[in-house]
Amino acid sequence: MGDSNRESATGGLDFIRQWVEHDNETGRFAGRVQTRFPPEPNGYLHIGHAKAINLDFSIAREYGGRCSLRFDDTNPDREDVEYVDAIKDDIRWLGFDWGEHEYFASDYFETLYEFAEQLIKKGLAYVDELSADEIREYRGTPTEPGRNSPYRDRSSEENLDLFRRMRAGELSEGRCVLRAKIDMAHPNINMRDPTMYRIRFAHHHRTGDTWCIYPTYDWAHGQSDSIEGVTHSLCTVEFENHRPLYDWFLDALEVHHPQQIEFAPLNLTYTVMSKRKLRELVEGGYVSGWDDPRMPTLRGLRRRGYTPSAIREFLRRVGVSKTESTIDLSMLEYCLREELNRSANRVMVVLDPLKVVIENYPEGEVEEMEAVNNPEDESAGTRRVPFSRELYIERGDFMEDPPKKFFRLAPGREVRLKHAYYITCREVVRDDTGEIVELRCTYDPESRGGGTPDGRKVKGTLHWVSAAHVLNAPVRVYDNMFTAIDPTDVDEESGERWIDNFNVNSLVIYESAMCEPSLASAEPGDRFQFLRHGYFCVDSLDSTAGAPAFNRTVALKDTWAKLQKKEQG
RNA sequence: UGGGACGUUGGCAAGCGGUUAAGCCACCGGGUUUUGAUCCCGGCAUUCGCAGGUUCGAAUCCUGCCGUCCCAGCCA
Repeated sequence: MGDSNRESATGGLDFIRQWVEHDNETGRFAGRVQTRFPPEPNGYLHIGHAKAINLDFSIAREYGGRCSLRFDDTNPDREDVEYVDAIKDDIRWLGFDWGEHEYFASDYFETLYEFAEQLIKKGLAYVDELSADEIREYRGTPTEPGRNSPYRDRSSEENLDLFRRMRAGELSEGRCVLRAKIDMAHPNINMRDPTMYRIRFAHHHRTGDTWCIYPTYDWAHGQSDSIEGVTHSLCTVEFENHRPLYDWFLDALEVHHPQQIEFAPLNLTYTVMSKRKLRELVEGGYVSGWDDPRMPTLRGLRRRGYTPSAIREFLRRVGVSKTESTIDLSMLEYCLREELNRSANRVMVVLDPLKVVIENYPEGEVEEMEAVNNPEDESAGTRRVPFSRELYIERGDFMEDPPKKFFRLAPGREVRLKHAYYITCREVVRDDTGEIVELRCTYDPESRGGGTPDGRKVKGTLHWVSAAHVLNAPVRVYDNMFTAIDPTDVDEESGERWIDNFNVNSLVIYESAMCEPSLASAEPGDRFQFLRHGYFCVDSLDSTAGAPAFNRTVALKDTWAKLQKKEQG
């Protein structure tokens, strides 16, 4: 992959790399750089996670360090191996490798427990028997200080005994928790005696039933980084408020102290990024699953046809800062087109067909026209595309009464059929209802290959497919998942729901698109440019041998559509 | 009314006391083109949330306002 990510495409070194370099220069961690990506295995990764993954792994690589993968599996109620497998698969797909450095916070449960006893012995943690509701009441508010729990000043001996009984399973769920003893009047609410352990008689996907007390994330996270020897703990800005707490734990324990650095999470226009909302889309049946091609999940993007390299390039261009931001989806789409333009073979597919009969072309004759596979890549070679008397063109490529700027087919007008001949529309055939069902055209035999001896110009070039040689295939055309640039920007007080911004037209299916026959050999995962339409991939789930199903990855830029839209409104 | 963070063009984002205030996307022209694609060329902040101050000189330093985001899980 090289070091293409080293410099943010936006300029010099981003603030995190500047920080790392400064630490290296001052010898803070003896020049060592170690990072980690710490997901909770309770859902699927999305492109926002990709930003963190890219940062963690790239920085480690750039500075000769390493990056590990650690699952923060501290909540058995919602975690599952299904997710750890999916997360690993997605990270590998994105192009990163953690080698043998695969860890779990649950691997540290025993160490964490010992750490907790140390704090109890130091008088820095206590067992609280207040109920969850009472703890909330005692916590105060942002503007009012909290109050000390009546159990706050127990002796270390009593706390130790109680804590050991918690672990032994002698106390019921909710009976009590272990809390850090910090400051109930602290202006930072995270410092008001945060919970370290809760009792939960739950089966953990890795530790099974060996534990009935589980550490909270706030207690486990920083120590896990410390145990692993992480030097730079990168996370999103929402954890900035927690850093003082993590620092407090590390100092109290007198253990290796990583530097936490926070950056702004990634947001994209026309989509949502929270796990909760994505789950709602899946469970509410709005999409077919976590891998629905409309989802911003890595699995969704993968199935949609996005490439890992395009995503990485996107992340590089977006940069890193602490500013709250929402990136234009067009930036992501640009990166994708940029890559696919270079790599995808061109092919002709008619989505919405209109029959064309070439009256002066011999019946029964078939010519094999030579077609360039990729004008951006000569090594992609050429292929043969059958041409005959009856063809299909795109219905939208004909207008009976065209406006001035329309330069496709119209009565009496001549256009070029890509790789084939010039044709002129002579007659429009309609059915009883008045719908246009066929165009009678003539062709110029001299124009074979797409040019004429007299050097005559045509304004339009259309894609087409020979009727007798068509391969029918389902084509799914995807659009933005939401109609609103920020779907979550709703007035809930007046009953508005973010999910009502779901784009009901985000999936349009052409059950039986007319494909050129070469597509019969397309394999799952193959990507093509459907000439004048966009980039498509062969769906990995719904395709069978010889019968591909296609997903539109991204449309080509369409100046004509933009023009039309402008004139309409 | 508490604490933490952030405010540079439509969206990102460089800039770190002396620059005509980079670059990318978007947008708007123009050229090339057998994809209205690609490609190429040009345009796009006399101004850095606002107001003062320091300085020969401020987007960069200081002060005060204003705006936005995060925090009151036994979630992460």
